[in-house]
Amino acid sequence: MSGEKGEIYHHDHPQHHLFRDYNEFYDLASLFSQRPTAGANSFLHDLPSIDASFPTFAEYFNSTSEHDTIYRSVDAPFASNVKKEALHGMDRVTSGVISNNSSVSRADSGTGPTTPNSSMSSSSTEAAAMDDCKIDGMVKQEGDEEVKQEAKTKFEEGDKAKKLNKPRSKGEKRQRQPRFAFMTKSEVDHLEDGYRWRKYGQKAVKNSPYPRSYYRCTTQKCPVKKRVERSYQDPTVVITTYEGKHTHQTPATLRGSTHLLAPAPPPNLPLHVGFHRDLLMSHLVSSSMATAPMDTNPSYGMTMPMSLPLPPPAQRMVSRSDQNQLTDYGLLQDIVPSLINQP
DNA sequence: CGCGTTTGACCGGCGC
DNA sequence: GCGCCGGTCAAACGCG
Repeated sequence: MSGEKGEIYHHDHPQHHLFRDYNEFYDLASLFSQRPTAGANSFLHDLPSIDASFPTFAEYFNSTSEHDTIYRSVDAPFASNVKKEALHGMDRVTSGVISNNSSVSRADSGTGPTTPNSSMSSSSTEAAAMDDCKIDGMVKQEGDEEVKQEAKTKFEEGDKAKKLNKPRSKGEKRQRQPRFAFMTKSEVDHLEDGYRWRKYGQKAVKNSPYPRSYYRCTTQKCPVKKRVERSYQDPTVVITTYEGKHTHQTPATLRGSTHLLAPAPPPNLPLHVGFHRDLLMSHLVSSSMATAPMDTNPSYGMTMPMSLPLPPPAQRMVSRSDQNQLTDYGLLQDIVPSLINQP
């Protein structure tokens, strides 16, 4: 992998235990206001340094106001509060690390992918960045040096700079959209998320029998891309990585599929809104799935985000009222139609 | 015919 | 400089 250094996090809980614990860890209440409990059911249970110094999500969000700070927060909570060495040797990814680039300085716009599928588990975001999820079960974080340099530069469309015949100026590194990856226990590789994607590449993954597919949003001028690969360690797990932010509403929404998908928020919603929506999405769906037998839906399973998305500079705590605000935007319906529309 | 997929070639970054 | 590797391009192809 070029230009990307990684922090490696493993977890050797049995898989189902892992997912269940993840859901509990991301209890909706604790998601925004409480510290993750290190109780018997927390997947962080046996991780050291989970104590009062472990920031709440609110603290985590509020701690970021500029690139450098964000960068520090990139390592938090998992990378700084959890002793990394204790995470090595685990054979399953339970926590991602976020990295970010200069995109945090751009004007936020777009909506996160949503799911019209009532039972799918796919969550998404464009708000955070995480680099490669190595197929050998490691989560890699973009190198600090690269990231910091990127943070110093003005946001530009990263891929444009890489265009053929459009070489970047000297010293200019490729800009990356914020990324967010999550793992989904699923039989299908390409999870339906409400957007239309065009596959533009497929590459064999080193040390893995499963290829990695590259998709681009088919909407014109929408820069969002996503990568889909299957974990070779657990072929039932699909690792999906979103990059960028949608500049449009979901086609499903535009088609008026209100029975499946509530109206999507305006595409110019702040980044953190989409972020929370996505995080909620992954959480709520996971929670809902946690209460339902896996085999009730063979295609889609549980989802766990592999990274905590980064808030924008003006990130603030999402309180209950904020959640209501999200609801006002139809976000909750948008992200969890399976919950909203369930009989 | 339009749209999406496949697939080999190519590019650029990085490590040695 | 060279090779490896991730990522992207684009022509060919398939499908409805």
